[in-house]
Amino acid sequence: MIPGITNAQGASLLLEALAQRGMRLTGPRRRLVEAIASQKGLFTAEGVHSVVPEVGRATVFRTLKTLVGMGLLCRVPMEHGAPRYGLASRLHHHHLVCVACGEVRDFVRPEVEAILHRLASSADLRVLGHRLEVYVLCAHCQQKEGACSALPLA
Amino acid sequence: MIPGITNAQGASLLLEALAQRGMRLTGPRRRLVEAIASQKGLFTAEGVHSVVPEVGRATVFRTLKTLVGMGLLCRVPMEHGAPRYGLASRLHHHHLVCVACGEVRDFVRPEVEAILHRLASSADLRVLGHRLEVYVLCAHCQQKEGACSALPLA
DNA sequence: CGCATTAGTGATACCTGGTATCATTTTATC
DNA sequence: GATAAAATGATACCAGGTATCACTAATGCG
Ligand SMILES: [Mn+2]
Ligand SMILES: [Mn+2]
Ligand SMILES: [Zn+2]
Ligand SMILES: [Zn+2]
Repeated sequence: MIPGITNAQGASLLLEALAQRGMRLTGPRRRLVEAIASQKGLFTAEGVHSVVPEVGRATVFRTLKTLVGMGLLCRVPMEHGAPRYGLASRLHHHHLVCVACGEVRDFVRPEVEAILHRLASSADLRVLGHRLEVYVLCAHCQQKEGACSALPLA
Repeated sequence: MIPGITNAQGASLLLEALAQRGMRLTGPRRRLVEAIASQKGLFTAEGVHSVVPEVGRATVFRTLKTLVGMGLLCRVPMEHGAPRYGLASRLHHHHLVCVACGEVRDFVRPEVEAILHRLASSADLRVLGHRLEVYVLCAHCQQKEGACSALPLA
C-alpha cells in the first residue's frame, strides 16, 4: 500500500512496469499484483498467497522474484522466519524495520554512501553494493511493550 | 583462521568460551570447533560439516547456532545459496564481503553509529540494532575478473 | 575411582522457502 | 481466428534447518 494513492492505482503502476518490460498481463499476475499492492508494510510470500489462494504457489514465488529483480519490490531477510517483501522506491535506500509491528520505512542517508566511498578508496576496494538495515521499535510500538514474533538479523 | 595465531590456539579460545558458559567439552564439539577454527574466511555449515562428517548434521547446526548466539561467530546471509559463517570479533562491527573470493573483513565506522543515533532521536525511534554489509571486489580479485558463485544481498 | 545426574548426540522424520519440470492454458500479434 | 511464445500450476523435488527421542558421555560428588 503506497501512501497517498489507492491500492488500485498502486496495482496499475506495477502492471504498467511489467507491461513496459514486455511481460504479459495475465489473470493470475493481475490478481497477484493487486494483492501485493493492498499489503500494508512488509508481507510474506505466504501472506500474499493467502489473499489469492487460487493463484499457484510457483507463480507467487516467480512473480515476487521478477518484481524484486525489477527493483519494484524489496526482499528483506529476517533472522527468524520467512523473508519479508515490500514495495520499493526505485532509488537506492536503506531500511528501518520495526521489530514489533513489522512496519518498514525506507530512508536515505547520503552520509553512509560517503563513508563507504572513503573506505573503498583507502583500501583499494571496488564497492559493488551494500545493505543497511536498522532494527527499531517505532514510536507507536514503544508504548505497547508487546512481543515481537520475528526478530530481524542482529 | 584468526591471523597471527595457530588454528589450535583459535580452537582453544572457542572451547574456553564454551566452557566458561557451562557447556560441556564433548568430543564432537571439540572436533567441530577445531574444524571451524581452521576455516579461512567465511564458510558454510555444509562446508564445515564435510571436514568432520562423523559429527551429526543436527550437532553442526546446533553448535553454529550456539556460537552465533554467544557472539563468537557471525552469520552472513547471502542472496543466493547458503548463509556463511565466520569468526567474529566480540565488538559490534560491519562486514566487507568480497563477492569473488568470499573473503570477509570486519570493519568499524563509528560515523555509521552516529548517523543512526541522529536518525533515531529525530524520528522518536528506539534503535535496537543494525546490520551493514558492503559487497566489494577485493584488491586481489580485481585482477582476476573471475565469476562469483554466490552473490550477496544486493 | 565409581556412580548418578544431566547435557549432549545423532538418526530420523519433518518443516519451510523456494525451484525444476512439463503438460496445458492464455496472451499477444498478425 | 490462427499462431507462436509466454505463463500457469500440479507435482515432485531441493536446501537449510529443527523437533523428537532413545542413547551416550561429560561432569561433579562421595
Ligand atoms: Mn525498501
Ligand atoms: Mn563479522
Ligand atoms: Zn512498530
Ligand atoms: Zn576477493
